[in-house]
Amino acid sequence: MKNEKMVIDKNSFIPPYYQLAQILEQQIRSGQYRPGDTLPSEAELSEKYGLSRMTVRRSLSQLARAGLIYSEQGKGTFVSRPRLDRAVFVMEEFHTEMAARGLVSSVRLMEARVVPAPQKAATKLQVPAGEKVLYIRRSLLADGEPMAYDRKYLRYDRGRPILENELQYQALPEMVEKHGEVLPVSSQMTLQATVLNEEEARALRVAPGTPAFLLEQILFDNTERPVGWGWCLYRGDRYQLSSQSPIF
Amino acid sequence: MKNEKMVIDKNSFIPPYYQLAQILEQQIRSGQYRPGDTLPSEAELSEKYGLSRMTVRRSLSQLARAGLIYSEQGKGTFVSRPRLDRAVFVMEEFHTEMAARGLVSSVRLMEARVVPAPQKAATKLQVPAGEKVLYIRRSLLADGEPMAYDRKYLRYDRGRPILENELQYQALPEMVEKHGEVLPVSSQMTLQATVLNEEEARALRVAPGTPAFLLEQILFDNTERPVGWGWCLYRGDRYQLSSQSPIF
DNA sequence: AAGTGGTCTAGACCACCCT
DNA sequence: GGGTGGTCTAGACCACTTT
Repeated sequence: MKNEKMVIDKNSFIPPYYQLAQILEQQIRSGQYRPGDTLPSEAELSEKYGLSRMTVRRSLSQLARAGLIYSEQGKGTFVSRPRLDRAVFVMEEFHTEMAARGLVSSVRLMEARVVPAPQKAATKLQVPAGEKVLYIRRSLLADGEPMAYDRKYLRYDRGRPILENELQYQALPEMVEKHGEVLPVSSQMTLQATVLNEEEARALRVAPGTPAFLLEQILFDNTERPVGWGWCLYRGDRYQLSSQSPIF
Repeated sequence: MKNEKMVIDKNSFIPPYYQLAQILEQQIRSGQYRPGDTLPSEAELSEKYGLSRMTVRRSLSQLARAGLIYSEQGKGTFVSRPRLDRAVFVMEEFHTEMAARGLVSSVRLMEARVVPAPQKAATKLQVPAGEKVLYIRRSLLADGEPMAYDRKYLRYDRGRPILENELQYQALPEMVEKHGEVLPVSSQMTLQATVLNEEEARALRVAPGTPAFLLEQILFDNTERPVGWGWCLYRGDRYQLSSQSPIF
C-alpha cells in the first residue's frame, strides 16, 4: 500500500479545495479511513497540504454535504457510517423526464371548464363550496402514447377567458399564474401506489387494475394560500424512480 | 411598505451569516425581489450590512444551496424561478419511519436458507448460477401488523453459521457484513408501483391486487462488487411518500 | 476599463470537549 | 489548558461579462 503524501497542484485548473476533497474522498473510499475514524484535524491538513485553514474547511464542508463525513465541535471530524437504509428519489417534471429518455412529449387537453368547486376541492383550495374554480383534465404523452393523466382544480378569481393553446402547451405553474393572476411559489406533494379504475385506465389506454403512481399536488402562492390542487397518475408499467446519490 | 434597512445584530447568538440569509430570504419571499431579479452585488451587501465579503458569500451560498438564488460569474446573483415541477422524496429506513409515526416496529423472520442462486440473483450478484447464496424472507411489522415484505439474496462467501436473532433484529447492512464479511458502502434502489400477487398478499395479510410500492435494492461493497440484491414491498394502503423541501 | 462572482490567505476570537 | 471545530475579517488575485 503506497502511503506517499498526495500533493496539491496549484497550477492545475482544478481548484485546491476540490483537489483536497478528491484526495480525502479517495482515501475514505479506499478504506484508508474507515467509518467512525477521526480525520486529521483542520490544522494538520492545513499544514500537510500547504493550504489555509479556510480552504481546508471548504474541502471538508463539501464532503460533509455529500454525507461522507461529519464534524463535531471540540471533538473532530469523522467518517460517516454508510446510510444504505435511506433513499432519495427525485421526480422531474414530465417533459424533462421524457426528454431524458429520448422521447418526444406532448400534452392533450381533454377538458377545461369552470365548475362549482366540489367539497374536497373547496376544502383543499380553501374556498367556499360551490365557488367557481377551473377544472382541467390533461393527458401527458410520450411519442404519442399516454403516460400520465393529470386532473387539477385551480382558483379562478377573475373572469378571464381560457385560451386553449395555453393549456395545451404550458406547464402547470404558468397556467396557474395566467388564470389566477398569482404566482405559485411553493408546492406540497405526496406519492402513493394505486391501481387504475376504469375511467383512469381508459384515459391511459391500459387495462383497469394496472398499477400506477398517484402524485397529489397542492400549489401555494407567497401568502401560503392554496391556488391549485389535483392529482397526476403515472403508468406503473412505464414509470419508475431511481435513487440519487447526495449531490457532491 | 417599510423600506428601512435591516441591520445585523453582532451580539446576537445567531451568527451574522445566518441573519443576513434570513433577511434576504424574507425579502425574496415577500416579493421585494422577484424571480429573475438581480440581488445587490456582494460588495454592496458587504458595505450595506457591515460584513466582510466572505461572510456575505456564506449567506448567499446558503440561499443558493436551498435553491432560492443562483450566481453567474461576471454577471451577478439572481433570484431563482420557483421549481414546482420537481419533487424530492426521501424514503427512510423502516424502523426510523415507523418510530416517526409513533409505532413500535419489529421484524419477523420467515425464512433464511442457503440456496443455489437462481439465474436472476446470480446475474445481479455477479456470481456463477447455482452458487450458494443466502436467501431471506422477512416481514416488517408496525404494532404487530405487517407493513412490508422483504426478500433478499446475499453473497455467502464463508461457511459461517446463521444466527437467527441476528436476522431478526439487525438492519440489512449489518446482516450483509456479518455473513459476507464485507461492508456494503453503497446501494442502488429503484421504486415502482405494483399490485400484490397471492403469495405477497398473504405475507402482508391483505387482499391480492392491493397496490404496493416495490423497492428493489442492490448493495455494493467498496470495490463496486454487488453483495446483496432483493426487493421490499410496502403496502400501498399504508405507505406514502411526501416531498421534502431542499435542506436549508 | 470597470464590475461581477470564484478562490485563497493569514491571521483572529470564540465555543466546546477532554484530561 | 490545549486541542478541536465554528465564525469572521481585510485584504488579494483571478476569470468572466459588460460597457
